[in-house]
Amino acid sequence: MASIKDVAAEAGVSVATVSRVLNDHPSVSADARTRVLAAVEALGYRPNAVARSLRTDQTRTLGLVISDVMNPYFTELARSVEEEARALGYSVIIGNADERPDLQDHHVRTLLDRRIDGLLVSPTDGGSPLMLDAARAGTPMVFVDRWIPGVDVPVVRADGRAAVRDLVAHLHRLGHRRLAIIAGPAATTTGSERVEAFREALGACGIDLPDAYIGQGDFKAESGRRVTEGFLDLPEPPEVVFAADNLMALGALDAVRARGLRVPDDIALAAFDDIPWFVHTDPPITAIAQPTGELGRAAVRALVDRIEGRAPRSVTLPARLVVRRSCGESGESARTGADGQSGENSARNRSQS
Amino acid sequence: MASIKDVAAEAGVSVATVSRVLNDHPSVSADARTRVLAAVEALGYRPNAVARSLRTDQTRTLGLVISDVMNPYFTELARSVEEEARALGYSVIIGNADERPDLQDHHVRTLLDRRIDGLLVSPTDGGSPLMLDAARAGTPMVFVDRWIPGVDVPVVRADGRAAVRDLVAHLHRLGHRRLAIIAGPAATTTGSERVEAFREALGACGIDLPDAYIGQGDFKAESGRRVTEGFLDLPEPPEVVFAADNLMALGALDAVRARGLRVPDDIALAAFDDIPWFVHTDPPITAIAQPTGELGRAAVRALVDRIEGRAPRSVTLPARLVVRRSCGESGESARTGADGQSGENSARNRSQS
DNA sequence: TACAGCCTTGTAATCGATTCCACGAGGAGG
DNA sequence: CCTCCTCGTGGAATCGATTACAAGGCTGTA
Repeated sequence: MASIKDVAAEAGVSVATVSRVLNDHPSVSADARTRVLAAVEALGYRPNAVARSLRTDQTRTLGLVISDVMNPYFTELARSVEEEARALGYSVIIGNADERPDLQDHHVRTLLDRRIDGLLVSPTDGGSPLMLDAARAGTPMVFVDRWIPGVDVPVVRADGRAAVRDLVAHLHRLGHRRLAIIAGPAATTTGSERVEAFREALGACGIDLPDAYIGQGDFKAESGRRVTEGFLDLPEPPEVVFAADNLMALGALDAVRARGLRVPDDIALAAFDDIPWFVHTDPPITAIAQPTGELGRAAVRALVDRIEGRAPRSVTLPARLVVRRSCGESGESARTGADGQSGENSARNRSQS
Repeated sequence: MASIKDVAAEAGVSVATVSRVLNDHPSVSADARTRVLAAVEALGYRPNAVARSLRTDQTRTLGLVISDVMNPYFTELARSVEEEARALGYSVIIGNADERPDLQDHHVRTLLDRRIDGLLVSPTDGGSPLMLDAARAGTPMVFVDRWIPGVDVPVVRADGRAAVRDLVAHLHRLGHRRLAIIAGPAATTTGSERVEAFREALGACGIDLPDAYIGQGDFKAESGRRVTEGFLDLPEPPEVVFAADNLMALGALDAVRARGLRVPDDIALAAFDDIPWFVHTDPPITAIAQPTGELGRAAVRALVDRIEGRAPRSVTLPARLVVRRSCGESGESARTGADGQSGENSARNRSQS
């Protein structure tokens, strides 16, 4: 593959001049510029990004370490991150931690070794020494969706408290009084926060959240199934199961079906994180929708601000309730739109890009 | 960040010796090795992958350019590619072409500039000059899922012909005679092949495929909706709609619902590419399942073979029919397993990793 | 004792870019 | 006509690694 030397030779100038043309530095004569451009064209020359990075100490690459690519929420996040990064002239390397701290560390280490300019993380756990050291050492970093308390890193996330209150009010109005939650790992902020928001909202309605109604999941489908089976085995099973993420909701639906029970007649179901498929399940699932695309874009902007020397801002955007039929009929379903679809998350809008 | 020079100074040896220790070259004394390792530890030194790549001319990175990350089929493919690559000591950079040739070119160019060791592509179109040149110039490359005819590049894909024959036989047995297909872009191999396989299978049952029953989609949900609406407006609408991918099937389902019609009573629906959600839709959707994970792994193995100087092999694996309820009841649903779930693609198995 | 050969080590070239610095040519001003 | 600037250009250092080559020390054998 042709190098800058070949171009210089072909154009009859020095490599310095070629470099200046390529980085459109002002002091190059029109004549030299033309000859260089012609040589570049003739040789099909493309600058070696590796060499350039070594010299300039910047790779124009962002690292994104997410908890689980197979989760549609994170897939969409990854997509919007890549789009915004591309618009700002950066590439993105995605690392899939699969909710495993060791894998998360592997990816962080690899990305750091590659000298990425900045790191976007949705931490799987309370924070490995590796990641904390990197943050302290000054690696530009932004947390997205989940974060680690006590670390001085901007956070871009959705606040679900109001939406959870709306959800609980909705369930209360439908007559439900025994409400259970499938929680995420306590080590993650989203894992514990959602339980707290739920407990608080229940309190406001004068309802208590007994320990038996808090199941411990891990944000994956299988745990949703297991926890739900536990709930159904209780002497007094809950009337509603609220899953702290979409995959666990899927597992819960499986478990309910496997018993031959029906949603919402025998038990109601709701989920955190809305996805296009929830419109098409049987029944369509009531969920709390995050402004996923906007979160991804905001996170990239914050990170690039930090990289390019501007002051990054933490961002919190509101999530909102999308009522469908999985908690029972109520005549109020018109609240959030004609068919219960949200703008940003509908399959319809998604595919028009 | 500490460099190899700092380590050399700290250990009281030359950089050459440090490098030899790090790459466990045989001729290093035990004493020197210990001192170097201690210095590495003390400084928290990590080799700069950028510098190493420049010198060795290999990045230990693979590029993966796929047509649409939001499509669960490709998400799973990406996941398995990353896993196998990691096992073989490579990283993966994913580029999302979003079914747009210009974006595909952008990613290919960026990846080439970064001097990735090899490229895995699921082409969006017939092949841009850029990609063809790269292949001819000797860039290690492997096509996965889709390919470009006439280019000397190994292909890893699933053969759906047999499964399509099974599907058509199944539909025929259920009494359906007017069968339509939502095709993918003709520029993609999967776009045209699936139509051909469908037409051939229909022929074997003595059924004809009129042009009016071939709708032109683009592998995205919106096109599935549009095409299906066209089918429903026909004087004699089809009894079955077969979508050439999962997203278009979703759009078709939307369109049918919007008319107040029901699946499978009013119209039957089947799809190419099975995904975990198809179990949970209303009704569960009959689909042709590809061995996605195995395809991703085989593709990486072929590419790495090529990179490391071994002869890469093309691989074709069979797809298979998974019967559910979207084409009508038939008592034969036990054919493919107790609940119509496939092993590899079920949400249940997915989450156990 | 002398020499061959092995083991260990360091010096320096190299990969492909960017960029500081010096230099020569040419124009403006005194 | 001389000086001073500006402009365009090239030489060479540099980024952080790897690795060819040379050289020194040691052992073993004649």
